Amino acid sequence: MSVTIYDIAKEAGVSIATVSRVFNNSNSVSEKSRTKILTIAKRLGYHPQAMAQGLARKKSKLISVIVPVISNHFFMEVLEGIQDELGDSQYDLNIYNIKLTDDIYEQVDYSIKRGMAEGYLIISVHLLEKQWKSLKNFNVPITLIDEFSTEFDSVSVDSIEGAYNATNYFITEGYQRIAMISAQNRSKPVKDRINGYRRALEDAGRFVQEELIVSGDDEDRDGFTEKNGYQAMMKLLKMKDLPDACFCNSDIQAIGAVKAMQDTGRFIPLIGFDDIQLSEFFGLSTMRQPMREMGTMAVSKLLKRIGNPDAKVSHTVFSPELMLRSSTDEQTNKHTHILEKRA
Amino acid sequence: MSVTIYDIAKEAGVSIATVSRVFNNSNSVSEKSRTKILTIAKRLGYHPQAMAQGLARKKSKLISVIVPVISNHFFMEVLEGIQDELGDSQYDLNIYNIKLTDDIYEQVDYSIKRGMAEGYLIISVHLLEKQWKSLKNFNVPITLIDEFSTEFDSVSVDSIEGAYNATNYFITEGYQRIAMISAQNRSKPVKDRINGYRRALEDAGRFVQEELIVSGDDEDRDGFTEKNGYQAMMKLLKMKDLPDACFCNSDIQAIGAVKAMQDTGRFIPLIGFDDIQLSEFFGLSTMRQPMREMGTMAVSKLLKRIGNPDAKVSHTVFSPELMLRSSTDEQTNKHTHILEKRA
DNA sequence: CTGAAAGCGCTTACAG
DNA sequence: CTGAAAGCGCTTACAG
Repeated sequence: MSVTIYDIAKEAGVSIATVSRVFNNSNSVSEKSRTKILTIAKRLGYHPQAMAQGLARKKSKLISVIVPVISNHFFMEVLEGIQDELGDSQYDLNIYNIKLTDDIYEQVDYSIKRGMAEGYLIISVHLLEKQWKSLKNFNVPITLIDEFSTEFDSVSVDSIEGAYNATNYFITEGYQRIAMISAQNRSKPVKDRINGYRRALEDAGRFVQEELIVSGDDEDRDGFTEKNGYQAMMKLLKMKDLPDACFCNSDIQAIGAVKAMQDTGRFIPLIGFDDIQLSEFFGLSTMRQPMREMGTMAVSKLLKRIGNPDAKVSHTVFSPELMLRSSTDEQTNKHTHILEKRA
Repeated sequence: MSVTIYDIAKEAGVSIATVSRVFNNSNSVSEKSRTKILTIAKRLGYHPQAMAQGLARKKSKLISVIVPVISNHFFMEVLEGIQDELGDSQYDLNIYNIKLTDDIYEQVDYSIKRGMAEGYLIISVHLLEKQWKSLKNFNVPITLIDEFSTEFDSVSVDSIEGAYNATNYFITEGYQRIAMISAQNRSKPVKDRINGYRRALEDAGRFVQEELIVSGDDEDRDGFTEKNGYQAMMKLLKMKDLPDACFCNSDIQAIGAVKAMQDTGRFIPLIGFDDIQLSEFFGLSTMRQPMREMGTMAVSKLLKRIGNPDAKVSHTVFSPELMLRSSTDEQTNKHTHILEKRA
C-alpha cells in the first residue's frame, strides 16, 4: 500500500538502517547516500509512519488534553496557549472530552489508559486527593490546569484570593449590600469563590447575608452560562432591599447579569471573574485569569517533566488581577448604560 | 517497564495469542482462560498499547481535525458536534492548528503526513481546487467543513444564499440604504457573503453602492472580531447619509457593531451571520449556520468513507436560516436599546 | 559511514 | 479453543 523504508532502501541500494538514519538526522550518513535517499523518498512520496516510529522508540510524541467542557471560553483560551507553546515542539495534540455527568475518575482513568500520550494536560477536572494519588500509579507525566494536587505539577489561579479581592474592592469603595452570583456548588471554583467572598466580608467585620448569595436555576455547565447569570441577577433585582454591588462567579454569567440589568433598567456595579475576550470589549470589570499563559506554562512544565520525571513537583498559582472597567464605574451605572463607555 | 501481553501470558500460563484474543473480544476463548486472564490483567494494571495495536492492525483509530483558528465560536461549536458524534465510536481525536499566515497548503500537507489518522476533518481551510486534487493523492479519507471541493465529502453552508436572504429581508421590509459590514476579502466566506449581498440588491433592481460595504481595520482572524465590527459600524455611523439597515458578515463582528451603536446612540437594524451561542442571548438577528450539526454530520460522513472508501462523494450544503430577533425590531431600534427585549 | 539483526507490543491467518 | 509464527514499519546498539 503505502511506501515504506524498505521500498526506499531497495531503490537506493542501501539498507533500511541507512534510510532510517537519514530521516532521523543522524549525521553518520554520507552526503551521497543522503541525497539519493531523499530524492527517492520524495519521488515515492514517502513519510515515516508515526505509529511504527512510536513503537520502535517507545515514544509517541503525543500530548493529550483531558477536559470536561470543550465549548467554553476558559478552555478555548487555555487551548490557544497550549497550541502556541506546542507549536515548535514535535508533539501532536490529542483531545479527550469527558462528561461531567458520568463518573469523572473512571473517564480520566480510561482516557489515560487509552491514550498513548507521553504526557497529559488535565484541565478543570476536580478529583479527590486520593483519586489523584491513585492516578499517580500510571507513572506518566501529568500537569493539572485549574486544579491542585500535591502529586502533580499544576497551574492554577487562586480563586479564593480573587473573590476576596473583588469583594474587598467593593467594601473599600463603601458599598454596603454586596451580593454574589454563584453557580453550582459542586464545582470547586464556585466553592472557592464563595469562600473568598465570605472571608472578605468577615474580615471587614460584616455579616454574610446568605440571601445575597444567589445562583440562577440553569444547571448546564455547572451554571457557568449567560442564562444562569441572567436568572441570578433577576433574583437580586427583585429584592425589596436591592444590593448595591455584585461580585459574579464568572464573566459569562456576568454577561447575562448585565443583560438582566439592561432589561430591568436597574444597574449595580459588577465584577466578573475570568477576563474572557468579550469582557474587555464590553467594559466588564473582572478578576483576570491569565488563561493563555496558564496554557503555555502548563505545556512547558509538562515538557520539562517528560524530560526529567523525577524533578520536584512544581505548582504555579497566579493571583487574579482586578481589571477595572466601566461596569464598576459609578457614573456609568447611575446615569447611562452599563455597557457603554464613559463619555 | 509497563506490563505487556507477555507478562499476562506468562502468569496465566497461556500464549500471547490467547491474551490478545481476550482483549479483542474474540469469542473463541474458553470462559476459564478469559476470566483468568482478565483477573491477572486487572491486578497488573495491564492495558493494550495503542501504538502497537495500531501498527499490527494497520489502523490508528484516530481522527484528526485540521483547523486554522482554534479560539473562535464557529470552531468551538463545530468541535462540540464532532466530539458528540465521535463519543460512541472508538476513535480518538487529534487537533492540528495551522497558521493563516504561513503557506496553508504546506501545513495541511504536513499535518496529513505527520498524522497517523484514519481520516481527516478539515475545517475552514480554503484551498484552490487543484490543491485539493493533489491532496487527493494521499488517498486518505477527508471531509471538508465550511469548504467545497469536488474531490471530498463536504459539509457547508451556502454563504451566498445566506447573505442574499438577509439582504433581501431588508429590501422586502422597505429599507433603502442597506449597508454591509464585510471583513478581509481574501477570506472565501467573506467573498461569498459580499456576493450574496450584491446579488440581492441587483435582483431588486438596485445599484450597489460600494461605499456601503465596509470593513473595520482590524485584520486579526481575517477580520472576524468584535473590534473589526465595531470599527466598521463606526464608519457607517459617521456617514452624512446614514444607512438604514445593515447586514453583517459574522455575529462576532455584529456584537462589536452593536457596541458601536450603543456608544454613539444611533441604532440601525442589524442581521449577523452564524448564530453563535451569544446571539440568541443578546437578541441578535442572524443567518443561522447549524454548526453543531455540521460537526456531527461531517463525522458521520467521514466514518462512512472510512468504511467504504469508494462510495460516491457526498456534499451537504445547509441553507442558513434567518433568525429574527430584537436587533431587527424597528420598535426596539427606534426607542430603546438594541440589545434589550421588546417590552 | 554502513549493514545485519534484534526488538518495540501487538494481531491474525494457519494448523491443530 | 489454542499456540507457533510471521508480520506491522520503524529504531538502534553492535560490529565492522
